[in-house]
Amino acid sequence: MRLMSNPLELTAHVMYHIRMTKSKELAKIFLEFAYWHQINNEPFKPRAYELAGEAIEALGDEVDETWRKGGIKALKELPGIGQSIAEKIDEYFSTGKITEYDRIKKRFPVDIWSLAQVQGLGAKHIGQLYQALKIKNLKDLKNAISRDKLAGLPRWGQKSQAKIAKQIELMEHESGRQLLGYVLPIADSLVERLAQVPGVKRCTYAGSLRRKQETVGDIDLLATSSKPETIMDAFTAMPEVESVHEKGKTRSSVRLKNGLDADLRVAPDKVYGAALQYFTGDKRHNVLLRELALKKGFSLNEYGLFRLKIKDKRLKTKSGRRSTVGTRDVGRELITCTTEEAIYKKLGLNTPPPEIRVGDQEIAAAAKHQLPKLMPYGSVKGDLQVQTEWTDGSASIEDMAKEAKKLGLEYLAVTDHTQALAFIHGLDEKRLAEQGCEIDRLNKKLKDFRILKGTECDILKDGSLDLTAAARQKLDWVGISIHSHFNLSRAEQTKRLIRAMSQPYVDCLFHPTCRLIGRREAIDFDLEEILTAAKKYNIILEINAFPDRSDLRDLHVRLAVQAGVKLAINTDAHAPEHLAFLPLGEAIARRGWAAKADIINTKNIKQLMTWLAKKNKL
DNA sequence: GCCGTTTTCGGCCCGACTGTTTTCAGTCG
Repeated sequence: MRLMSNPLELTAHVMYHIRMTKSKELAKIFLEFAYWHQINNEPFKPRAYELAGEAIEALGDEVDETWRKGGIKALKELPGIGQSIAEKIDEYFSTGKITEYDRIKKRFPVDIWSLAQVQGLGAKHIGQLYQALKIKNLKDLKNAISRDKLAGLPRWGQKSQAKIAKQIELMEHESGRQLLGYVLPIADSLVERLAQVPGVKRCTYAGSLRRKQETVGDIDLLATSSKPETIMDAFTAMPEVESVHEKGKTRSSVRLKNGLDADLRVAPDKVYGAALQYFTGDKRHNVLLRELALKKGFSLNEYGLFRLKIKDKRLKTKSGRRSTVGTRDVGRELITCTTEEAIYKKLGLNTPPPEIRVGDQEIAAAAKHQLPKLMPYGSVKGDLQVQTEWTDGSASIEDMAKEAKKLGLEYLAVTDHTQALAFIHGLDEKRLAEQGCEIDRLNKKLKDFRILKGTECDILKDGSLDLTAAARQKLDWVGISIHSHFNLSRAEQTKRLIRAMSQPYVDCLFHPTCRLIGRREAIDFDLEEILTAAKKYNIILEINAFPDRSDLRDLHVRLAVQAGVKLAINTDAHAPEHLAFLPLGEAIARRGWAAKADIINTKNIKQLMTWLAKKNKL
């Protein structure tokens, strides 16, 4: 293992593994069904199974619960799930298998899932490779490549074989998603330089970066230019580029030296809005939007919104595929393409902020003009979790405060660890009191800035706390968090947390799920019960902005907001430069549909202290 | 196989790039 000083780098190259739950397994099965039907040239079924698979993956444990409560009938209420798929889910949960899946596996004993992970290898090729060469899995595939077997197949040549070989190699070394906080600065730097290329009018990042997902799979860049070839040449020649996957006039794709792919799309400046909407995605959002457009007599693509004058019946080829030949500009009238807002408006929608474009409920909300008023970036006024050199931070209280002030913050809570974390010299009550004196001294010295006396008090195994109530009472801000016994059962962990939250003089539960992206699973607890307890005991839940924590995550935030639980956005900074992570936390809050009023540290210091005083009197 | 602000039947998102062809199939986003 490489040793690195920057914790960002430590996790940036690690795959983000998601726990394989029952519903994940089910989603995988349906995606295999989709491939199977595609291999058999079945129209429409692949799409249906794909949608069902995606829906199940998005719903997670909810599928299991829905089935438990209402069986097949309830399952059919879920999006993308009808009679046939509901029956298969029912069979899977009842018996642990799906007869039709087993039957297919007998006829076509191919590990479709793992082969489909190879970029460039789709359903048709997987079917062809089994028919011609009996390739069942990655091992067979590598074997066939090493014996030069692929190159001779119909429509395969040396280049296609080499491409697949390279993809397998890349896949085995490393790939996967990287942390938003790590990728954003790289994307910013690419954008900055591309914007300088002659002919370029506008340049920005789109895709999952613009949607501010916690991890991103690639960097999607969009530029408008009068000289597409020039910017493509500049892009593919950038020093970060390791190899070029493809290069065209409107789209080029490269692999960067850090292992990430970057795509650049170039469009004429006048269609910037349409292109930005299109390339921001996500895929589900765009598909739903285009379907909606079609229903209203429009067609939507990256060049704009068009009114269909005549029914756009497309030519069918032998295989049933739609041909794009001769359809452009035929029977279509351009309506608008200059701004995203104009496109949404023509479709009867308000414009959803990129962060919530996930193809969930935002389109329905936009249609009803009920989009949430998301917390604006920059509205957090103080950071309520920061470690210093008193424990495992690297800087003095003063340096942290100065940096916070420089970033425009009004206050900062010093929250060093408590004694249970002996290996980093967690503070006992005596040292905590000494630290309080130091903070008093600094507060006298600093103008227009307030340092709060706080703690990150350890939650012990039984849910008791690592500081006495008397010690907690003396502090301005008490955060509690778990740093041990991550593997307790759901029931035990829930009980432990609720006991901790029910103690007097507790303000905030820090990094509630304790997950570390790519390194540690979230602890198991009943979120509903925790939200109920937070409401009951008036406990704030933290959105930890540290890139590999991102904890709570967007879905949790959304549930907390719905439950009326207050949130705080903190960086968990261990060094001055970590304070800059704050916008990453704001992004999570926005993805969770949080408004300014949901976030406690959007209050100024006076409002915050008043609020806390009132809370702790209750 | 799913779905309904045209529909319980007849629709189902769209275009670029590559490699292999010589007009297109496959894949991807």
